Amino acid sequence: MRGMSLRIALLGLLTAYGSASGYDLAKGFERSVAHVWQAGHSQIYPELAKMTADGLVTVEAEGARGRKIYSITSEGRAELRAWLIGHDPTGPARSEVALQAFLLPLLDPGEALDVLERLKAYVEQKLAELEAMWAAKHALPVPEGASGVKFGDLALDLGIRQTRTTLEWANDAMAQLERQA
Amino acid sequence: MRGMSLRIALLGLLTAYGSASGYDLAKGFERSVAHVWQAGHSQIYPELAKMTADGLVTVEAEGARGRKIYSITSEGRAELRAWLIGHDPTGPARSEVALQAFLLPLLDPGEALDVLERLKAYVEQKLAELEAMWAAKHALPVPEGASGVKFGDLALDLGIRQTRTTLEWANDAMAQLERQA
DNA sequence: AGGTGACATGTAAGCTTTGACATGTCAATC
DNA sequence: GATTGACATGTCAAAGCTTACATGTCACCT
Repeated sequence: MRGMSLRIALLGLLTAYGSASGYDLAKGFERSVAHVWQAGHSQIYPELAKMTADGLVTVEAEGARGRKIYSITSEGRAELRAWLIGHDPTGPARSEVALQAFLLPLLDPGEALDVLERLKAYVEQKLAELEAMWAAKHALPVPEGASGVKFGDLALDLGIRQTRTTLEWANDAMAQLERQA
Repeated sequence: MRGMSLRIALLGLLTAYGSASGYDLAKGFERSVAHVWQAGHSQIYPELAKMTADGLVTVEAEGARGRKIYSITSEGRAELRAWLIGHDPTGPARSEVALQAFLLPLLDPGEALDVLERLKAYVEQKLAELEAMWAAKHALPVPEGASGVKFGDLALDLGIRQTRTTLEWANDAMAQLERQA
């Protein structure tokens, strides 16, 4: 039960979409799950083939331009449910930003400030993107019959909060360095 | 210039330690960089060999039990500096916790609450660990001549803040779900 | 003298991930 | 009629990473 995450993400998106092609899923990955999990089409297409072989998804129909439309099977739904309910969270977070932060005291304060400045700019941009995503999602009225919490909202909220936290950290770190210099 | 991060982390630790064996670095990884970057000894030993070949580190001496003591070269220092100053941050954050959060609305509120409960317990434990690390580091008085900011402090602070943010998010998410149920 | 456990280094198989290559369809514009 | 660009699917090689295997030293305890 290791390295299931790509499968799970795909099953989740498929559930949300009802049915979709590999291409759709790849685009969906970029749009909605990107801040949570990344995968290119070169990973997605083979994985969908394996998942088909394992009976988690099926090719429901084939459209124009060789388009294959997948949908989730009941087995797939069971797998997804089991993972969500039974998976122990492991906190890896291999983060380049955090690594940079870790090593920052190796530079002299002036240089460290420059690095933090760039990092801050990056984080600000990312925050703007996430907030735009949130705004776009909530601009439309809630469709009838939908539950209160939209799919992916919790994760987007988490992403926004963490990005804000990083920004605050960068500001405080800069202030601390300036006091020293 | 991709996938340098392991190298950089090793060069950083070596700078901090002055000199160290692969074994020391592996232990140091567990203790101090783990929340920022992970690597087992089976990755560290071969990488040190490659770095030696590339002239970034040298085997300064060989001690008991086949122990090899590495130190950083001026080339290594240059590489580390260049990365820190010139590296554009890329925000991957492939996070299983965030993925779980993303998919949570697929469960019904009761089940989702259970998942959040476990997640919260995990995050609380992690927070306690990080805070214990901070306390341990700052219990000792600052050694003479040292700069104000200790090595790794900024990253630890960032980690603590982000873990706290995740905890707050979990609490709010749970409250929101309870209101619905 | 023997056992345990921390110290210490490595290799190998297998999986995931990335980036580049490769191919072809269809719609719209020039 | 030709070109461009989004649509659409795939493969492959190389790099990264994890897990397990494999070996040996040294200190301490019994």
